[in-house]
Order: sequence, then structure tokens, then C-alpha cells
Amino acid sequence: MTDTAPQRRARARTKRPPTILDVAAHAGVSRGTVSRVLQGGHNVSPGAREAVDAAIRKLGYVVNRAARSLVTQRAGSVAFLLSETQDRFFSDPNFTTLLRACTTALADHDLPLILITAGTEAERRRITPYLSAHHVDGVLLFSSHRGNPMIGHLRQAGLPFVCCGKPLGQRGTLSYVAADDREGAKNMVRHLLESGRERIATIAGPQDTPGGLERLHGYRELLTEHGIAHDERLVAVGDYSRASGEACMRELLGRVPDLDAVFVASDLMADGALAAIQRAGRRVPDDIAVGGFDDSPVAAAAHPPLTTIRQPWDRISAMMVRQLLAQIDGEGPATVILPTELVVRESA
Amino acid sequence: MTDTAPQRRARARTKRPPTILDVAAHAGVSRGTVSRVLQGGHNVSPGAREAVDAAIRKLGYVVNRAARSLVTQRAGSVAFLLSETQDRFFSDPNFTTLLRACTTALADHDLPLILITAGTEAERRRITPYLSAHHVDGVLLFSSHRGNPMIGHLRQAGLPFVCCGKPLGQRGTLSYVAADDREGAKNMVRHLLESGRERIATIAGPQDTPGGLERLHGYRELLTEHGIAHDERLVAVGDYSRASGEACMRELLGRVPDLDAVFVASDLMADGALAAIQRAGRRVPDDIAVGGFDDSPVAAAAHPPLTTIRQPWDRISAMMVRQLLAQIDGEGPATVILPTELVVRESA
DNA sequence: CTGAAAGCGCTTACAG
DNA sequence: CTGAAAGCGCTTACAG
Repeated sequence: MTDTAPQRRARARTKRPPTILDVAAHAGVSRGTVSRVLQGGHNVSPGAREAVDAAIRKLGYVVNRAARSLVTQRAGSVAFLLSETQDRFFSDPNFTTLLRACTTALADHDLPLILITAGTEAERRRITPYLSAHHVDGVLLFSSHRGNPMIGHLRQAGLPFVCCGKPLGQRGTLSYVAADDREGAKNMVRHLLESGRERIATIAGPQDTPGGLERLHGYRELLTEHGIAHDERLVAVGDYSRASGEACMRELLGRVPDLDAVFVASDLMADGALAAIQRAGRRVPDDIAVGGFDDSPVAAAAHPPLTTIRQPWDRISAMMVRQLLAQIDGEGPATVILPTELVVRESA
Repeated sequence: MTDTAPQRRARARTKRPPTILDVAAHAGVSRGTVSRVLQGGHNVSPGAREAVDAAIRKLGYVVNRAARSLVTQRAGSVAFLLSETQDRFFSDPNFTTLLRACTTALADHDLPLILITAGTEAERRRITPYLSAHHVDGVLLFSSHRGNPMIGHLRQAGLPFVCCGKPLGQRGTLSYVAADDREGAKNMVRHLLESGRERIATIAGPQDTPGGLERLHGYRELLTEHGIAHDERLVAVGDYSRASGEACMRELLGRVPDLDAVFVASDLMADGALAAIQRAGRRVPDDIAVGGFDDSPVAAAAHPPLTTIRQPWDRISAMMVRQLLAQIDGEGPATVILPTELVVRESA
């Protein structure tokens, strides 16, 4: 019974891929030597090394990660853990920026990124055994709320992790990477002041998040440094959504009709503020200057384009990955604060 | 030499997790029996089963996935493969919706989602060996461009995959799940017609994508069915970006000042169109009705909120996962087309 | 620098 | 229904 062409092809396709043993046979060396070449080629003679490399290319050999993991006791992958109410983070324009940057940074280290969401208690319960069993070597943790229980789980599991942004309401030292929120806020308010604005309001972010807190601190600190008295009527607090930006702006305009500038703690909220201002028949920046925060994609797309503070997402992501790898290799925790940058467009 | 407390804790933390052997010892059965319980408990007596379950709970046993993979020859994970120019897809509001829905659908099957980007030729080259080595059991493929070479790679690797949307420029049968673009477009244009509009323009998507093509076909088909002659001046083609929507709308208004409605092939472009219309001093929907497509987050946030066609992302994702699992289990390819839904808001 | 061999933690025929 | 045993594909001391 002769095979038909399709049958032969089908069998060839499902044929077991070459193993280290096939490579060893082709190269005329032992399994151990092939493995040593795979590990970087230390303690291998140039000749053996070349023979192995040639065999690998010829056979199209790719290491079996499961087998490697089993012996090295390492998963060979890292989790991108979103421990946030899903809607909130997924609708955040910064999220995709971060996700992309982390994927790229990890790919450079040949580490697949496993995306895990754990916004609810039920999800956290489901994912905890997975993490405790060290099915990943480490975790990039994205969560902005005070007292996230996920952090306790990760600590208990002894799993290396690095947070994006300063985790609030945690005791002890934790690794995290963050932008310099306070300094960024101060730079924006200074910019508004230096361009001649005198009644500067602010729309802060949620006060249980580091960005919400620190950017408001920065706003107050800078005004104080310039001898400007506090006026709480100039402060509104949103939830980072576009709708809340719009509502806060309406509120501020009602309370302080003669305000001439507003520093908004996120671009998305700033975009909402823009709508409220225009709806009120005021012009940006002529009547009211608007400064955002993030330099997310919405900033450039806004009308007018937003002057904002750029968060260095690429650097934040790369640093998170670097810190995580260091921790996986046994290093202790570290805090990394990265500077922001004022991006001047048309809104202020 | 007595250990200090921290040392003891450190050792306890890095202690090897329990294996199937520990469970077997605790339950007083053999390794094989524990494994059978893990596989669903067939051919295991109730007593043995209970003893094993108790031991598992007591020890906090979690299966070692690497060991399992090694023997089952399955990776136990699935890739979410973004084979699209990164900027384009990551800035698409539908992307996060899809990503979230797929993560959830896979989690229900205890399959981790591995996020992989392969927008450039260099990335594709890097990722191909990983896929060919079956480091994932299957691929959810997101790519909208004609003739994506990734599809050839996946076929060659014999790796099960399901596409999101109909892949253009491919021969042979492929599994894909898509919304009924043409019917959706027809529904929107019908809605515009029935609400009394007479000069209906359209902003289509890129003509090398199924959505760009099919929605334009639907527009034309519906008009023809209603005996309305083609007028190519009423057709503009964008690239799905907000900016292109704005530019196309400006173009259309210049060419046909008396148009009274526009069907836009994506919400993001529709949002841009809104800006162009308002900038031209026309009102929506009073002067011009605007219909979008997607029902992405921008639709509800637009001013005025967009009337649009809802893509059933949750169903699309769930179906993609279901089809993929079926293929992994040996089933052949299938095409799934899901109906869309007209969502009436204020813009039309 | 190299090979032989143990062992990582599972699953799965195979006997019984 | 159950146990003993082979084997998945690697890495890594250990000798030499």
C-alpha cells in the first residue's frame, strides 16, 4: 500500500521535530556537548562547536522548552499581570503602549509574555495557584489601587515581581518603576505660570492611586513655591475617565468662572475637559490653557492638540523587565524613578 | 550553626513544591493513580479518589506543566498573534476589547494566552521557529492585510490557527471567524435611508482589508437595491485612523456640499468625521447624519454619541477559541460568520 | 574539552 | 481498579 502525496506530506508534518540526540548524531558528538553549545558554548572546542551549529541549522533544531524547564526549574516565561478592574485599565490608552513595550523588551530576552488579568477576587483566586506553582518566573504587575491583595499573594509565593508605579498601602520594600509624577506636575504648572496664567485650576486623578496623589501634590507644591495661596475651589478630582474630566471641568467653570488655565492629571480627562470648555463657549488656549499628562495617543489627536507631560513608557517597560530579570537572578528589590518631559503643543 | 529566622524563611520559600509522588505517599496510592485522578478520575475507585483529592488539598499540590508538556507533547498554551503593523493595531480601540475577551475565553479552558507581535519581517523571522517548534498548541491570528506571509508559515508548521476576519489573498480553506460586515453595512445604510436621508456618502476602510472591502460592498448593494444610482464622488477611502476620517470627510464635503448623511466604516474614523463636520459649521445629526461601525468605546464617548453597528467581539473571541480548540483536537477548518447589531444613539 | 549517566515530574500503555 | 516501569527531551555534575 503506497502512500499518496498528501498522506506523505501529512506524516512529514506531524513527524516529531529533531531532538538534541539527532543533532548529536549529525555532529558526531555527545548529547552533553550539544547542550553545552546551546548554553553558550563554554568548554567546547571550536571544531565541535561548528559541527553542532551546522547540524542545528541543517536539521532546523529548536530546543524543547518543556524539557528544559523541567530540569532547570524555570518556566522560561514572564507574566504581564493586570490586577485592575478590567474596564478601567483596558480603556486606558496607556495600557496598549505599556503592553507593546513590555512584549518587545521581553522578546529581546527570548521570554514569552503571558497576559493574565486578575481584576476581581474570583480571578485572583483562580490565578494564585498558577503563580504559586511558579508557572512563570516573574511578574510585571500593573495595578494602581491602594492595598492590592495580589501583592500579598506574590510575596507569599516567593515569586519575583516588579510593580508599575508606586504601590500604595504596602509595607516593606517592593520593586517598582515609576515616572516622576510630582516633578512632572510641577513642570506643567510652572509652564502655565510662565506663560502668564494666573488662576490655575487642576483636575486630579483618583486619590487612591499614586498618580492621582502625586500630581496633585506637585500642583500644590509649585504654587506654594511661587507664593500663591491655596484655593480649594480650584481643585476637582476625577477618575481618569474622559467623562469625569468633562464633569470636573464643568464643575470648575461653575465655581470659578474666571480661571484661565487647568492642569489635568491625564490626557483622557483633559480631552473631556476640552469638550466642556468648548461647550461653555470658551476657547483653548486663548481663554483657558489646558495641560494634560501622559502624552498618550489622545493627546496628539485632541482639538487642539494637548500640551502634556510625557511618561517614558518605553523606558519604564524596559526598566521593569531589567529589574525583574535581575530579581529572578537573585538580586534584591529596587526603586527606579524616571524623569518626564514637557511636550508643548497648542493647548497651553 | 543554627539558622536565623530569615534564613529559615528563605529556605522554606525556595523549597521544592510537592510532586505527584508526595501526593501518592500521602494518599497511600501509586503515582499512576494520582495521575489518573488528575486526568479526570476515570478508572479510579471512589475511595482512592477521595484520598488523592484530600492529599492534593492538604499539600497544595499543583501540577508541573513542564513535566506534563514533555510527555503529552502539548504546550498547554495558545498564542494571540498580532501580525499587523504595531501602531495600527495597538491604537485600534477594538484591539483591547478582543484581547480581553480572548484572555477570558482561554482562561476558562485553563490555557494561558501568550501575546506575540509580528508586525515586521524581522519579527516574523524571529517568531517562526518558536511557532514551528510547537511552543504553543495553536494560534489566534489577528491580521487584516492581504497576503500576510504569517499564514504560510503557520500552515507549513502544521500549527492549528484561526483568523479573526476573513484572510484576503489566501488560497485553500482556512478557519476564520468574522462579523457579517456586508449585512452590517447594509443595515446602517438602510437606517439612514429610512430616516429620510437622500444623499448618503461613505468613508470606507482600506481596500486591502476585508472590512474595508465588504462594508463598501454593502453600502453599494443597499443603494442599488433601492434604485439609487452610484455616485463615486460620494465615496472616500480612509485607513481606519481618526485623522483619515477627518481628512476624508473634508474631502467629501468639498466635493458634495449637499450630502446629508455619511456611513463611516469605523467609529474611530467616524469620530474624525464628526470633527470635520463641526469644523465646517454643520450640525450632527440635523444637517448631516453620521453612522459608524464597531461600537467601540469611542462611539459612546463621541459628541454626539455615535449611531453604529456593533461587532460582537465577545462572541467572535469565544468562537475563535472554540474553533481553535476543536482544531487542536483534530477537527478540520470552519468559517463562522456572526451577525451584527444596529445601535442607535444620537448621531443618526 | 568530552562522554556517560542520573534525574527533572509527569503520563500511559501494560500486566495483573 | 491498580501498580511498576518506560519514556518524554533536556541539563549538569562527575570522571576522565
